[in-house]
Amino acid sequence: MKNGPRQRATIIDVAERAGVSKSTVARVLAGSASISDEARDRVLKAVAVTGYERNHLAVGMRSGRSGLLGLVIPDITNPFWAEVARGAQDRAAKDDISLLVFSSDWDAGKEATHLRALRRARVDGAIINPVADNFDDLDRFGLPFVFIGSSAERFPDTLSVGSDIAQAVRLGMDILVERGHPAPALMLGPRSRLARARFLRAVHEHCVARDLDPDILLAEESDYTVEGGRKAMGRLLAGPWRGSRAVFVANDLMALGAMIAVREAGLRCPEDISILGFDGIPAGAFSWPGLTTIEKPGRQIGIRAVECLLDQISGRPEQGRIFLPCRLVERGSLADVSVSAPARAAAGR
Amino acid sequence: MKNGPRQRATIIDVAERAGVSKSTVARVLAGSASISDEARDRVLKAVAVTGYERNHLAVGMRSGRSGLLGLVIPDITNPFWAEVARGAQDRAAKDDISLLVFSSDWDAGKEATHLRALRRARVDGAIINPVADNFDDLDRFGLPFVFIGSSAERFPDTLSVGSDIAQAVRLGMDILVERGHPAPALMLGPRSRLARARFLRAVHEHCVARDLDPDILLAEESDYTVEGGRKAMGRLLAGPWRGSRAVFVANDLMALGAMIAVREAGLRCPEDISILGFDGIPAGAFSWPGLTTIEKPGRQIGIRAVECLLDQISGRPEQGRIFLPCRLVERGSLADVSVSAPARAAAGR
DNA sequence: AAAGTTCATGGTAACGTTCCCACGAGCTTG
DNA sequence: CAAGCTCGTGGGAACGTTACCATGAACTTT
Repeated sequence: MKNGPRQRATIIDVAERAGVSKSTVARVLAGSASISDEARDRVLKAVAVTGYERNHLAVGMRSGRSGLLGLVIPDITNPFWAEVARGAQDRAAKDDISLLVFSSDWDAGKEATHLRALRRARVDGAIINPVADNFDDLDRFGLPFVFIGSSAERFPDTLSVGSDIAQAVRLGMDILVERGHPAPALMLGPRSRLARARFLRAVHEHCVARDLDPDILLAEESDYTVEGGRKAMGRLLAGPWRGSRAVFVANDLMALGAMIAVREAGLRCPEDISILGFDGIPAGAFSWPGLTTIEKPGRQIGIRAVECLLDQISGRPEQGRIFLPCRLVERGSLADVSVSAPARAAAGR
Repeated sequence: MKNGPRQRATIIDVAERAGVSKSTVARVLAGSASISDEARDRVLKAVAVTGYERNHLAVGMRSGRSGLLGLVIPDITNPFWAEVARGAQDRAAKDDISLLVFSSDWDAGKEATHLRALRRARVDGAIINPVADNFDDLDRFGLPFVFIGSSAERFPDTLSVGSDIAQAVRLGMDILVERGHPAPALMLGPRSRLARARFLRAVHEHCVARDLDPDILLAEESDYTVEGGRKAMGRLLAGPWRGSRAVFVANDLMALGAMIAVREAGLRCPEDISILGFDGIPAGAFSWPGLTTIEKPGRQIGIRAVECLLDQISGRPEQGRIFLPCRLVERGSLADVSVSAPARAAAGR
């Protein structure tokens, strides 16, 4: 396999070919003024024939800017994080910046390793979903960074970009009320997770605003997995449950599991039980019925994180913590049992 | 936000602090022999207090090796490609190599842009799912590379890693036969795709091996989307269809669509219609019934691609084209209507 | 004891780029 | 016409690292 000239052309090769000095080539390449038309032509031609491309390693060394950004997420294979990565990629590409992507697997050791790799690569900044609780090297980190995701909550003084869980919960509770489920059951995540506390707090706020006692809401908790959701739903179904039966589930995987449990119990979703998820994973579109859910703005988070980082790097004023709004995506798992439902259905079509 | 010392420590800072020359520091860091214990201690201590970390830009410049690899895939958001990326990441990390990841969106322009970025970053090699038909810069590319995915087929002379479609089809046809569906219908992709031809060829080979006329198999074609699969299944259902009704679908998204069509027709999967998918997307695990499918070895492809690239870079002997085996994942969409089914069911549990 | 060998170390060039300074040619200005 | 300006250009240093060569001390060999 021939791969063209073994050695890449340097600015000196270009200069020799064009019969000028490397300073002149550098000036042409930088687009600066004070270049004779003849010299510019010769240089451009020489660039074309040699196939010269700027060596970013050298540029980075000279300028102190590598043109690289680091992204450390739990798992690129997780669709939410993949969306974040995609947003970050696209935004970075606009500024001719490339992304170094790592998966930490929620493992503090791997995280540390990847962070070290980023520092060695002299990335200009890093976007991180922090896993280590302490992250004690935070000050000594020596790199501009932005935190993303709910675990960023633990570090209130750092720049961060995440989804607006409070707004998401409001959105969910409002649609539940509108569809005739004023007091849905809750399926929460494990107590250890910060996102759970946020979710719960937002539900409480909604309740007091609507003059409702939050403690009357049924609540189950599980571990954010399909299997966990299935079991939690089983428990809910086994207990007493009055009124319109709806569940607001704190993540889509559990919601999918809940749907399975409903089916296993010989019931139907949404006719017997309504389910509202939270996340927006693609699989929710293919379940039966399709999962109605609140979608986190993954891509937007990636985009804003890069912008925030770029601002920080170039010394522009930074906003502290950014919470991006979530979006309701209606599919088929939420029944409308409100009194106005028939009227609305008629008017709607 | 304080970020520690504004300027990162260099090898010279370490040398001064340790009271030795930078050559000595370099030797200690490289782990070479011929260092007095005292000097080594002093250097190591100085490294610790200064927080020195090797500048990979400088190393890359000096050594001609950046320690970076490029990965250009159609879309990191696509679960298959995310798996590939993950495999590549993990394998690269073992050799202390970082991955630059780009999404080309099946767009030749973006691909070219990303490839340019890779060359400028002086990555040591690139893993590419080629989109451009011509890729005429292939020789002039000036970078070790490995192609991945089925589109690599268009370039028979280059190193590539992909899934073994022939083996996958054999696997699928065999399980279909075993379950009592000797002549399944086929749902293929669009004619333009190379993967389609491969799929079809493998089916034909299976047929001649089993003394079956391939032309008696019903066949529909569609566009690899859920909606396309739904429509294609509708057409299949509308036409004449004798015997045990099973469909071997060339990708999971279409299979999921087919499942929807079955339900819409008032039929049940797998009792009335069996569906076998191909891809292994996560959403298949959450459909109802779960999608039985052939899973492509995404992660393995990523791993092998990196290994292949590393071999090429360090001049080790390379194997030309690598096809990795696929795996059957049994869920609930494939009914067993063979005569031995009751017996097997009894024996099995 | 002279010569050779090993060991620990320091000095320096080079990688490719950009930025600053200097220099000469052709101007304009008084 | 001398002094000052602008313009186009070239030279060189610096960024941080590693590989090579040189040097002197301590030790071994004949």
